Amino acid sequence: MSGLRSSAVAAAAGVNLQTLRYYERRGLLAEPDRSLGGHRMYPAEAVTVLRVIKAAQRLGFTLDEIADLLETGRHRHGRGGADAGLRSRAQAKLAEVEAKISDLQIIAGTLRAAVDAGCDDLVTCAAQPCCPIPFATIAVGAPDADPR
Amino acid sequence: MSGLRSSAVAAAAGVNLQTLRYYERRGLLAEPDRSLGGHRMYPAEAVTVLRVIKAAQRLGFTLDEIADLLETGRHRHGRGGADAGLRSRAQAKLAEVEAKISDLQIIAGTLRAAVDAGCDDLVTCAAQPCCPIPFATIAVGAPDADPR
DNA sequence: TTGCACTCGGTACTCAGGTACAGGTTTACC
DNA sequence: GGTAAACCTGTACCTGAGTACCGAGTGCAA
Repeated sequence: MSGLRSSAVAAAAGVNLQTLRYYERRGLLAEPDRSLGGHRMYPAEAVTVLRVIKAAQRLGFTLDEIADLLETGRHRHGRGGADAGLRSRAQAKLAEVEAKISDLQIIAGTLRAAVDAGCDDLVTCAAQPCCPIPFATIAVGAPDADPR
Repeated sequence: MSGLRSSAVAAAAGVNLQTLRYYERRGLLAEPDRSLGGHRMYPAEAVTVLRVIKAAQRLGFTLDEIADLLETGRHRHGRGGADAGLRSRAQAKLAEVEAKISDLQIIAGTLRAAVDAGCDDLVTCAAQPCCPIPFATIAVGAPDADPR
Protein backbone atom coordinates (compact mmCIF):
# COMPACT_ATOMS: atom_id res chain seq x y z
CA MET A 1 0.00 0.00 0.00
CA SER A 2 3.01 2.23 -0.26
CA GLY A 3 1.97 4.51 -3.15
CA LEU A 4 3.98 6.71 -5.45
CA ARG A 5 7.02 8.67 -4.48
CA SER A 6 7.00 12.38 -5.14
CA SER A 7 9.39 12.21 -8.05
CA ALA A 8 7.26 9.55 -9.72
CA VAL A 9 4.16 11.70 -9.40
CA ALA A 10 5.97 14.77 -10.62
CA ALA A 11 7.33 12.92 -13.62
CA ALA A 12 3.96 11.36 -14.46
CA ALA A 13 2.24 14.72 -14.39
CA GLY A 14 5.08 16.57 -16.04
CA VAL A 15 5.67 19.03 -13.24
CA ASN A 16 8.60 19.95 -11.10
CA LEU A 17 9.09 18.25 -7.77
CA GLN A 18 8.92 21.53 -5.88
CA THR A 19 5.65 22.28 -7.55
CA LEU A 20 4.03 19.38 -5.74
CA ARG A 21 4.93 20.85 -2.37
CA TYR A 22 3.90 24.26 -3.59
CA TYR A 23 0.47 22.99 -4.60
CA GLU A 24 0.16 21.21 -1.30
CA ARG A 25 0.86 24.47 0.53
CA ARG A 26 -1.65 26.25 -1.68
CA GLY A 27 -4.32 23.68 -0.88
CA LEU A 28 -4.59 22.27 -4.38
CA LEU A 29 -3.20 18.88 -3.62
CA ALA A 30 -4.26 16.95 -0.54
CA GLU A 31 -1.54 16.12 1.95
CA PRO A 32 -0.53 12.57 1.17
CA ASP A 33 0.29 9.82 3.64
CA ARG A 34 3.84 9.54 4.77
CA SER A 35 6.29 6.71 5.02
CA LEU A 36 7.68 5.95 8.47
CA GLY A 37 10.57 8.23 7.73
CA GLY A 38 8.32 11.08 6.63
CA HIS A 39 8.53 10.75 2.86
CA ARG A 40 5.34 11.55 0.96
CA MET A 41 3.54 8.57 -0.56
CA TYR A 42 0.92 9.64 -3.11
CA PRO A 43 -2.14 7.71 -4.23
CA ALA A 44 -2.51 7.25 -7.99
CA GLU A 45 -5.29 9.85 -8.19
CA ALA A 46 -2.81 12.56 -7.33
CA VAL A 47 -1.61 12.38 -10.92
CA THR A 48 -5.16 12.92 -12.17
CA VAL A 49 -5.61 15.89 -9.89
CA LEU A 50 -2.39 17.40 -11.20
CA ARG A 51 -3.55 16.96 -14.76
CA VAL A 52 -6.84 18.59 -13.90
CA ILE A 53 -5.02 21.50 -12.33
CA LYS A 54 -2.87 21.96 -15.40
CA ALA A 55 -5.90 21.83 -17.69
CA ALA A 56 -7.80 24.35 -15.60
CA GLN A 57 -4.80 26.65 -15.54
CA ARG A 58 -4.62 26.47 -19.26
CA LEU A 59 -8.29 27.42 -19.42
CA GLY A 60 -7.44 30.64 -17.65
CA PHE A 61 -8.16 29.86 -14.02
CA THR A 62 -5.74 31.04 -11.36
CA LEU A 63 -4.50 28.65 -8.71
CA ASP A 64 -6.77 30.27 -6.15
CA GLU A 65 -9.77 29.75 -8.39
CA ILE A 66 -8.74 26.17 -9.05
CA ALA A 67 -8.32 25.47 -5.34
CA ASP A 68 -11.82 26.79 -4.83
CA LEU A 69 -13.20 24.77 -7.69
CA LEU A 70 -11.62 21.58 -6.41
CA GLU A 71 -12.86 22.28 -2.90
CA THR A 72 -16.40 22.91 -4.10
CA GLY A 73 -16.34 19.76 -6.18
CA ARG A 74 -14.95 17.72 -3.31
CA HIS A 75 -17.33 18.13 -0.44
CA ARG A 76 -20.30 20.27 -1.38
CA HIS A 77 -21.48 18.04 -4.14
CA GLY A 78 -24.83 19.69 -4.74
CA ARG A 79 -25.06 23.40 -5.46
CA GLY A 80 -23.84 25.97 -2.97
CA GLY A 81 -24.51 29.49 -4.14
CA ALA A 82 -25.29 30.96 -7.53
CA ASP A 83 -21.59 31.21 -8.35
CA ALA A 84 -20.25 28.05 -6.86
CA GLY A 85 -20.21 25.53 -9.69
CA LEU A 86 -17.75 24.97 -12.44
CA ARG A 87 -20.35 25.75 -15.07
CA SER A 88 -21.05 29.30 -13.99
CA ARG A 89 -17.40 30.00 -13.41
CA ALA A 90 -16.50 28.64 -16.80
CA GLN A 91 -19.11 30.94 -18.23
CA ALA A 92 -17.59 33.95 -16.52
CA LYS A 93 -14.12 32.89 -17.60
CA LEU A 94 -15.33 32.50 -21.14
CA ALA A 95 -16.53 36.10 -21.11
CA GLU A 96 -13.12 37.21 -19.88
CA VAL A 97 -11.33 35.25 -22.56
CA GLU A 98 -13.59 36.67 -25.23
CA ALA A 99 -12.96 40.19 -23.98
CA LYS A 100 -9.26 39.51 -24.07
CA ILE A 101 -9.50 38.23 -27.61
CA SER A 102 -11.29 41.29 -28.89
CA ASP A 103 -8.81 43.51 -27.08
CA LEU A 104 -5.94 41.68 -28.73
CA GLN A 105 -7.67 42.11 -32.05
CA ILE A 106 -7.52 45.86 -31.56
CA ILE A 107 -3.85 45.54 -30.69
CA ALA A 108 -3.20 43.43 -33.76
CA GLY A 109 -5.01 45.93 -35.95
CA THR A 110 -2.93 48.77 -34.59
CA LEU A 111 0.30 46.87 -35.08
CA ARG A 112 -0.73 46.04 -38.62
CA ALA A 113 -1.42 49.69 -39.31
CA ALA A 114 1.96 50.69 -37.91
CA VAL A 115 3.73 48.08 -40.03
CA ASP A 116 1.84 49.10 -43.15
CA ALA A 117 2.54 52.77 -42.59
CA GLY A 118 6.22 51.98 -42.22
CA CYS A 119 6.68 53.74 -38.89
CA ASP A 120 10.25 53.31 -37.80
CA ASP A 121 10.72 55.52 -34.77
CA LEU A 122 8.23 55.80 -31.98
CA VAL A 123 9.02 59.26 -30.71
CA THR A 124 9.31 60.82 -34.13
CA CYS A 125 6.08 59.15 -35.13
CA ALA A 126 4.29 60.37 -32.05
CA ALA A 127 5.16 63.93 -32.95
CA GLN A 128 3.64 63.63 -36.41
CA PRO A 129 -0.01 63.50 -37.33
CA CYS A 130 0.47 60.82 -40.00
CA CYS A 131 1.29 58.11 -37.47
CA PRO A 132 -1.43 55.46 -37.21
CA ILE A 133 -0.64 54.59 -33.59
CA PRO A 134 -3.44 56.05 -31.49
CA PHE A 135 -1.23 57.09 -28.59
CA ALA A 136 -3.99 58.71 -26.65
CA THR A 137 -6.82 56.30 -27.24
CA ILE A 138 -5.33 52.88 -26.75
CA ALA A 139 -4.18 53.70 -23.25
CA VAL A 140 -6.23 51.05 -21.47
CA GLY A 141 -7.75 47.83 -22.62
CA ALA A 142 -10.07 45.21 -21.22
CA PRO A 143 -9.97 45.11 -17.43
CA ASP A 144 -7.27 42.56 -17.04
CA ALA A 145 -7.97 38.94 -16.32
CA ASP A 146 -4.86 37.70 -18.06
CA PRO A 147 -5.87 34.17 -19.02
CA ARG A 148 -2.92 32.42 -20.58
CA MET B 1 13.48 77.61 -18.31
CA SER B 2 12.41 75.79 -15.19
CA GLY B 3 10.32 72.99 -16.72
CA LEU B 4 7.73 70.69 -15.24
CA ARG B 5 7.84 69.25 -11.79
CA SER B 6 7.64 65.50 -11.45
CA SER B 7 4.10 65.47 -10.13
CA ALA B 8 2.94 67.61 -13.05
CA VAL B 9 4.50 65.20 -15.53
CA ALA B 10 3.09 62.19 -13.74
CA ALA B 11 -0.38 63.69 -13.69
CA ALA B 12 -0.22 64.75 -17.33
CA ALA B 13 0.79 61.27 -18.42
CA GLY B 14 -1.49 59.50 -16.00
CA VAL B 15 1.21 57.57 -14.21
CA ASN B 16 2.37 57.28 -10.65
CA LEU B 17 5.15 59.50 -9.41
CA GLN B 18 7.31 56.54 -8.50
CA THR B 19 6.88 55.20 -11.98
CA LEU B 20 8.79 58.17 -13.36
CA ARG B 21 11.81 57.30 -11.27
CA TYR B 22 11.37 53.66 -12.11
CA TYR B 23 11.41 54.41 -15.82
CA GLU B 24 14.43 56.64 -15.33
CA ARG B 25 16.27 53.77 -13.63
CA ARG B 26 15.22 51.42 -16.41
CA GLY B 27 16.57 53.79 -19.04
CA LEU B 28 13.21 54.64 -20.59
CA LEU B 29 13.11 58.22 -19.54
CA ALA B 30 16.14 60.49 -19.86
CA GLU B 31 17.50 61.94 -16.65
CA PRO B 32 16.05 65.42 -16.45
CA ASP B 33 17.80 68.58 -15.35
CA ARG B 34 17.64 69.41 -11.69
CA SER B 35 16.78 72.52 -9.75
CA LEU B 36 19.45 73.95 -7.48
CA GLY B 37 18.01 71.92 -4.66
CA GLY B 38 18.02 68.69 -6.65
CA HIS B 39 14.42 68.50 -7.75
CA ARG B 40 13.80 67.05 -11.20
CA MET B 41 12.66 69.53 -13.82
CA TYR B 42 11.25 67.84 -16.91
CA PRO B 43 11.01 69.23 -20.42
CA ALA B 44 7.56 69.10 -21.99
CA GLU B 45 8.57 66.22 -24.28
CA ALA B 46 8.83 63.95 -21.27
CA VAL B 47 5.06 63.71 -21.31
CA THR B 48 5.11 62.64 -24.94
CA VAL B 49 7.71 60.01 -24.21
CA LEU B 50 5.59 58.66 -21.39
CA ARG B 51 2.58 58.44 -23.64
CA VAL B 52 4.65 56.64 -26.23
CA ILE B 53 5.83 54.20 -23.60
CA LYS B 54 2.29 53.50 -22.48
CA ALA B 55 1.11 52.99 -26.04
CA ALA B 56 3.98 50.64 -26.84
CA GLN B 57 3.31 48.69 -23.67
CA ARG B 58 -0.25 48.35 -24.70
CA LEU B 59 0.89 47.02 -28.07
CA GLY B 60 2.60 44.20 -26.26
CA PHE B 61 6.16 45.42 -25.92
CA THR B 62 7.99 44.88 -22.65
CA LEU B 63 9.81 47.74 -20.97
CA ASP B 64 13.13 46.29 -22.09
CA GLU B 65 11.95 46.18 -25.67
CA ILE B 66 10.64 49.72 -25.40
CA ALA B 67 13.89 50.98 -23.94
CA ASP B 68 15.68 49.41 -26.86
CA LEU B 69 13.24 50.85 -29.35
CA LEU B 70 13.58 54.34 -27.92
CA GLU B 71 17.35 54.03 -27.86
CA THR B 72 17.46 52.91 -31.48
CA GLY B 73 15.17 55.72 -32.50
CA ARG B 74 17.20 58.25 -30.57
CA HIS B 75 20.72 58.04 -31.79
CA ARG B 76 21.04 55.53 -34.60
CA HIS B 77 18.62 57.29 -36.82
CA GLY B 78 19.31 55.32 -39.95
CA ARG B 79 19.06 51.56 -39.96
CA GLY B 80 21.25 49.43 -37.74
CA GLY B 81 20.73 45.73 -38.30
CA ALA B 82 17.96 43.69 -39.81
CA ASP B 83 16.05 43.63 -36.55
CA ALA B 84 16.67 47.08 -35.25
CA GLY B 85 13.74 49.17 -36.46
CA LEU B 86 10.30 49.55 -35.09
CA ARG B 87 8.79 48.17 -38.24
CA SER B 88 10.40 44.75 -38.09
CA ARG B 89 9.79 44.48 -34.39
CA ALA B 90 6.18 45.44 -34.79
CA GLN B 91 5.93 42.73 -37.39
CA ALA B 92 7.34 40.13 -34.98
CA LYS B 93 5.08 41.36 -32.22
CA LEU B 94 2.12 41.13 -34.51
CA ALA B 95 2.89 37.48 -35.14
CA GLU B 96 3.04 36.89 -31.38
CA VAL B 97 -0.26 38.62 -30.83
CA GLU B 98 -1.88 36.63 -33.59
CA ALA B 99 -0.57 33.40 -32.10
CA LYS B 100 -1.94 34.43 -28.76
CA ILE B 101 -5.32 35.16 -30.27
CA SER B 102 -5.60 31.78 -31.91
CA ASP B 103 -4.50 30.11 -28.72
CA LEU B 104 -7.19 31.96 -26.80
CA GLN B 105 -9.69 30.90 -29.40
CA ILE B 106 -8.91 27.28 -28.59
CA ILE B 107 -9.33 28.09 -24.91
CA ALA B 108 -12.63 29.80 -25.55
CA GLY B 109 -13.84 26.86 -27.60
CA THR B 110 -12.98 24.45 -24.82
CA LEU B 111 -14.70 26.58 -22.22
CA ARG B 112 -17.76 26.82 -24.40
CA ALA B 113 -17.84 23.04 -24.77
CA ALA B 114 -17.53 22.60 -21.01
CA VAL B 115 -20.36 25.06 -20.39
CA ASP B 116 -22.57 23.43 -23.00
CA ALA B 117 -21.93 19.98 -21.63
CA GLY B 118 -22.87 21.18 -18.18
CA CYS B 119 -19.70 19.95 -16.45
CA ASP B 120 -19.90 20.89 -12.82
CA ASP B 121 -17.00 19.19 -11.11
CA LEU B 122 -13.54 19.02 -12.52
CA VAL B 123 -12.26 15.89 -10.88
CA THR B 124 -15.42 13.90 -11.48
CA CYS B 125 -15.44 15.07 -15.07
CA ALA B 126 -11.83 14.11 -15.59
CA ALA B 127 -12.65 10.56 -14.56
CA GLN B 128 -15.41 10.22 -17.12
CA PRO B 129 -15.07 9.87 -20.87
CA CYS B 130 -18.01 12.18 -21.64
CA CYS B 131 -16.16 15.30 -20.45
CA PRO B 132 -15.27 17.65 -23.28
CA ILE B 133 -12.24 19.09 -21.51
CA PRO B 134 -9.19 17.66 -23.26
CA PHE B 135 -7.10 17.24 -20.13
CA ALA B 136 -4.23 15.63 -21.90
CA THR B 137 -4.06 17.64 -25.07
CA ILE B 138 -4.44 21.22 -23.98
CA ALA B 139 -1.43 21.02 -21.71
CA VAL B 140 0.64 23.69 -23.43
CA GLY B 141 -0.27 26.56 -25.68
CA ALA B 142 1.57 29.08 -27.76
CA PRO B 143 5.07 29.72 -26.43
CA ASP B 144 4.30 32.60 -24.18
CA ALA B 145 4.89 36.16 -25.15
CA ASP B 146 2.09 37.48 -22.97
CA PRO B 147 1.15 40.69 -24.71
CA ARG B 148 -1.44 42.48 -22.65
C1' DT C 1 27.26 -1.38 6.49
C1' DT C 2 28.42 1.48 3.28
C1' DG C 3 27.13 4.31 -0.29
C1' DC C 4 24.39 6.91 -3.14
C1' DA C 5 20.14 8.65 -4.67
C1' DC C 6 16.22 10.55 -3.03
C1' DT C 7 13.49 13.43 0.00
C1' DC C 8 12.74 16.42 3.87
C1' DG C 9 11.67 21.34 5.72
C1' DG C 10 12.66 26.06 5.39
C1' DT C 11 14.00 29.98 3.20
C1' DA C 12 15.24 32.83 -0.55
C1' DC C 13 15.15 33.90 -5.22
C1' DT C 14 13.14 34.50 -10.13
C1' DC C 15 10.30 37.46 -13.54
C1' DA C 16 7.71 42.15 -14.77
C1' DG C 17 6.06 46.14 -13.61
C1' DG C 18 5.44 48.73 -10.57
C1' DT C 19 4.06 50.75 -5.51
C1' DA C 20 4.92 52.09 -0.66
C1' DC C 21 7.36 53.74 3.21
C1' DA C 22 10.83 56.20 6.09
C1' DG C 23 13.30 60.01 7.20
C1' DG C 24 15.29 64.04 5.50
C1' DT C 25 15.46 68.35 2.10
C1' DT C 26 13.42 72.11 -0.82
C1' DT C 27 10.01 75.06 -2.68
C1' DA C 28 6.21 77.95 -2.58
C1' DC C 29 3.14 80.87 -0.53
C1' DC C 30 1.53 84.00 3.20
C1' DG D 1 10.54 83.83 8.33
C1' DG D 2 7.44 80.26 9.07
C1' DT D 3 5.08 76.29 7.59
C1' DA D 4 2.94 72.97 4.65
C1' DA D 5 3.21 70.60 0.52
C1' DA D 6 6.08 68.62 -2.62
C1' DC D 7 10.22 66.35 -3.47
C1' DC D 8 14.59 63.68 -2.57
C1' DT D 9 17.18 58.88 -1.93
C1' DG D 10 17.14 54.28 -0.66
C1' DT D 11 15.07 50.26 0.38
C1' DA D 12 11.37 47.05 0.91
C1' DC D 13 7.18 45.19 -0.62
C1' DC D 14 3.40 43.51 -3.95
C1' DT D 15 1.23 39.89 -7.37
C1' DG D 16 1.37 34.89 -9.41
C1' DA D 17 3.40 30.82 -10.21
C1' DG D 18 6.72 28.59 -9.43
C1' DT D 19 12.22 27.31 -8.80
C1' DA D 20 16.56 26.89 -6.38
C1' DC D 21 19.47 25.96 -2.63
C1' DC D 22 20.92 24.12 1.85
C1' DG D 23 22.09 20.93 5.32
C1' DA D 24 20.13 16.97 7.39
C1' DG D 25 17.58 12.69 7.29
C1' DT D 26 15.70 8.39 4.68
C1' DG D 27 15.38 4.32 1.43
C1' DC D 28 17.28 0.75 -0.83
C1' DA D 29 20.63 -2.22 -2.91
C1' DA D 30 25.15 -4.46 -3.13
